[in-house]
Amino acid sequence: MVTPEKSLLAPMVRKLEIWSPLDEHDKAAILALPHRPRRLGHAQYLIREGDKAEYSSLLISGFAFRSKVVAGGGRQILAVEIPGDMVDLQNSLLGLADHNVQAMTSIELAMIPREAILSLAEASPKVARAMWHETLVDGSISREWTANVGRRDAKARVAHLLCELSLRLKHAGLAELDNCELPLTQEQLGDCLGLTPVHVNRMLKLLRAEGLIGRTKRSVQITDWKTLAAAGDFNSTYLHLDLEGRPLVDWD
Amino acid sequence: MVTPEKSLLAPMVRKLEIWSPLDEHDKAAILALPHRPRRLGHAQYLIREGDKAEYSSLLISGFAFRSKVVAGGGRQILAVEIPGDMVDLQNSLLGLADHNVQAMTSIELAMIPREAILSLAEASPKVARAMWHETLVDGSISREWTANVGRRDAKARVAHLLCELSLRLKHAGLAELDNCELPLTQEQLGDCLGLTPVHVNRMLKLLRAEGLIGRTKRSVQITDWKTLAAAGDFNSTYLHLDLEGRPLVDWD
DNA sequence: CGCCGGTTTGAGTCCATTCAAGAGGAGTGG
DNA sequence: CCACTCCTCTTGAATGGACTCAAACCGGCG
Repeated sequence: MVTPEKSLLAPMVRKLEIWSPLDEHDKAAILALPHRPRRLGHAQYLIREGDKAEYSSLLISGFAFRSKVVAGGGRQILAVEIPGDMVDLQNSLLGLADHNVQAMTSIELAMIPREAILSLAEASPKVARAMWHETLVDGSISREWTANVGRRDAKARVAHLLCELSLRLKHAGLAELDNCELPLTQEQLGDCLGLTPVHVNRMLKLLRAEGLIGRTKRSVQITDWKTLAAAGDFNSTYLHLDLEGRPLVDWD
Repeated sequence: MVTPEKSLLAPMVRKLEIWSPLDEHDKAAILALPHRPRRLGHAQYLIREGDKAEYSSLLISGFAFRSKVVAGGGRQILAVEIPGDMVDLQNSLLGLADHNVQAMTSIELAMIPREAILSLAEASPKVARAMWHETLVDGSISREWTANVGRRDAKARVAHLLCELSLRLKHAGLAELDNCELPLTQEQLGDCLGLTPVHVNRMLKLLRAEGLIGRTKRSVQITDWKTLAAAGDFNSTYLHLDLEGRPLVDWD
């Protein structure tokens, strides 16, 4: 194996390889990217809207999210990032941050200078393609969120988000569909969905009453993923996880 | 000039050059891309969700939009494309369409095979970077739309959308800020904004009463862009139009 | 223990929706 | 040229889903 398990960037190789095949030389180049580890505490900002973006980071552990704040003070969460995600490829390549990136839990990340990413992309078309692909999937998720927030009622929105997160976690090997830790407060769920925390609470209660989810202390437990997906009008196509046409979920 | 004005793809060079500098060789390669012209009538589909995406198209004239349909039959418009935009770089690179693309007016486009785009990207890092950048800006717009739909009230949403479209048209040299043709029906505006056409109508009436917009037969006329931008909580940063730090709009 | 952030629940309000009906244009065909 | 249709816009009235306000509850932690 060329991939030394010890490197912080190993998950990046693993993720990019999903999008586009990489040869040994490409993988080595990724692992050779300059980077430095960083830890952020709960709620700390990685970057703020309007900042110059100098780094792009790989999320090693913990959860993060992107957000924007509108005039009245309302906050919209735009994406939830899980371990293995490239956080902020967007801001860093565009140069100027158009949104905030913030730690949801305490997190560990590997910060890679923007310039290093760019020159690797220039040197290796395959890696460039894989990173491009990663941002395209990100865009696809963003479109689905727009549709979710714009055209589904509160109950479906909540169900949809739970399905997306659990499925992404499963795909990353971090959880099972029917038992996953989602460290989102109800206020954060609301900010993802364009709802108030109070209303999120009521919708969770409703889903609980219907037996689709259960409760553990602080995290959601999904007890009936399939029905939840139906309730949330959830179709995983937009996550582009099943590249060879094999669906990720065995339905029966 | 290397760029023959006669080529259908000239606008593509013009657009990509904004994102990343291209040398003569790159420009020639873009113009040499295989492509065939196509016309679509009002409301015709370019591609539907679930289709295999074989082509990526450059919009030559007319307007198009992307959309998704949710369970209840509700439609969410995800983006409005104007002449000069690369329509469907997203679907085509991801291979499987995760949303519809549809003509809003009758349109002309140049269809470029997916494979040709990919091999050009592989051959020329600069062009690849520019196309990547284009999709990143698209993602940025998508995030702003999520925030718009999720966290702004109806009046602000409408104002925000009008500002975005007029500014993009101005940037493309197709209109002035305070006099622009937007061929969207009120139903389509509603589908962009997560509102019903009836309510869009009321909001337009309101904005008209405040003197921010006027009415011509079928298209919106903006009479006070600056105030409209304030009403819509509009900040153009997310469009990434002002690369050198020069704002596109002279405020005073 | 007592605070504190997050959750839960209730009551009343409001923004946007639904339902419904009419008006205005653009295009078509007799 | 007029009648007719279709689509979009417009307006009113009633409904409802989500919000606001407010209070109580709960678990974790210093």
